[in-house]
Amino acid sequence: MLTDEYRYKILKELQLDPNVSQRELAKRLGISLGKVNFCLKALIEKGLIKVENFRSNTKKVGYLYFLTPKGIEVKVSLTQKFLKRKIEEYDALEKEIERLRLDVKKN
Amino acid sequence: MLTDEYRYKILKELQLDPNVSQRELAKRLGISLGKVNFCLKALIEKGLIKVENFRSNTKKVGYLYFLTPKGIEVKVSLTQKFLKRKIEEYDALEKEIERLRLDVKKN
DNA sequence: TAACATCGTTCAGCTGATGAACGCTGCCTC
DNA sequence: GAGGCAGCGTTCATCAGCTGAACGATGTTA
Repeated sequence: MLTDEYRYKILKELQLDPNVSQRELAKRLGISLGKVNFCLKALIEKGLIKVENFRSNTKKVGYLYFLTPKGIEVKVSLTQKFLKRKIEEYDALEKEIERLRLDVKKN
Repeated sequence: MLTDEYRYKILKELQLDPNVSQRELAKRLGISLGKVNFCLKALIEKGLIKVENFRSNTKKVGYLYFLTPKGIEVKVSLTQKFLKRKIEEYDALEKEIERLRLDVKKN
């Protein structure tokens, strides 16, 4: 359930904005609240994320999900992995579009 | 169930090789036999694919799934759509990796 | 004829995603 | 205070859709 894809996306989003609710995160990633909750727990258990209860000026209560050093490290490697994968897909598509243009010519 | 992604992939595969069993197609696309069957039926019903019973030299029976003109047309538009999407993903990843390198520098 | 291979088709079973509902906490307004 | 409200994480009954074993049909082989 916690795939590399969402491991990456969640780490990326939290790095950008540690102060984000699970609901908001779900909306941004286009997945359900339940899934976000599950994935966050898994990331926490693996030590990639740390949660802190946080209240500014003794006002509103809030949660902070920030990446641990290990989390940052994993995110770097995931990003490189993703970049490589996307470049491969892109190259494949270049060839595909070339082939397609031939087909279009034929028709 | 029949998403653009598999509409595209199936049309692509059949254009390359119309003489392919549903089992083989499932293996190539990494999906189940049942899903291939469902998707093929949908593509046939929409007039993108035509099936022909085919026997060479009165020997082995076989099926041919070939694209109709409409199928070819749809496949062209799907490929362009996909290329555009992948290029966007690629651009986004370029920016992402740039940002990542900054982060790495910081650590 | 019988055994076998391979085809498309079916559907009971399973996996995993969903989001309404819940308890909790802090902030108002009276 | 008390009561209402807003927003948080958490839970889990429900559901969508994917899976592949099993089946009938057909052609091939021994």
